[in-house]
Amino acid sequence: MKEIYNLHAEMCKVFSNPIRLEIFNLLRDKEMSVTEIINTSKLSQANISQHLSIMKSKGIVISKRDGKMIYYKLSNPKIIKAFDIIKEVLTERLEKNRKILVGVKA
Amino acid sequence: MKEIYNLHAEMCKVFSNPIRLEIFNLLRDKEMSVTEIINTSKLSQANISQHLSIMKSKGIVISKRDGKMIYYKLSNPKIIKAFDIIKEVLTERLEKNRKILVGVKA
DNA sequence: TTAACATATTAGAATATTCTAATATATAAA
DNA sequence: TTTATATATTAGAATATTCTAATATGTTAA
Repeated sequence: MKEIYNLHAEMCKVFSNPIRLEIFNLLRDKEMSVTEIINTSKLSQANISQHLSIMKSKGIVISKRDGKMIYYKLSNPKIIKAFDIIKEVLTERLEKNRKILVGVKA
Repeated sequence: MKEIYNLHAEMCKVFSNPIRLEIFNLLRDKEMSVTEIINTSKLSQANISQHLSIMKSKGIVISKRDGKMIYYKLSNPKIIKAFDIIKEVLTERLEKNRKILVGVKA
């Protein structure tokens, strides 16, 4: 009954890094090659590769090779929903803070 | 456009620890005092207190004092939905693996 | 007051994560 | 084959997280 929390934590750990979140968001509606991810994210090749490796090992993404390129995509689109809920909670919170700062009534 | 990923990652970091997930799950439908959490989770007082402090600082839980006791509850029930989606993805995955091991057809 | 209870905080060792730089591997083109 | 391109892996320093043990703080009851 306790082991599920370890697995759950391992999965959430994947999303506890801003670079991996950015990669996840890039892949949300299309698969991409590593080169494309590098170009759009402006991060180093080694770093992207390491993060993709972590995401793959936790089953968040899957990859396939096509010639020289390797393409990554999300393994389970359900996770997008979880991602979006968290983002929604955060943006609501930011909006609330903005209103307080600006002096707008709720 | 990048700062949201840092906030998002900070929030997910809260869920990247099995003890905090256990506490979150205890609080999913009722508020609890620290003593109650200690008793049901069988973890040390200091450790629980530290984890609650982290959860509170990230806005996942809120607390109120009532006499000697301090009661914690979830700040935003929406997050339960995200928690459950991740859990669902994991249990589906475990079930698939079980079937493969046991030799059941999909 | 003082004692007892509930909770928080601190210090520090053990462990884990992250980045950069360098190197390795796999594939395709020349 | 060699060369160029795409991606992965490794090593290691810097940083962050986690736990335990000890101590501090706040509240109520005696």
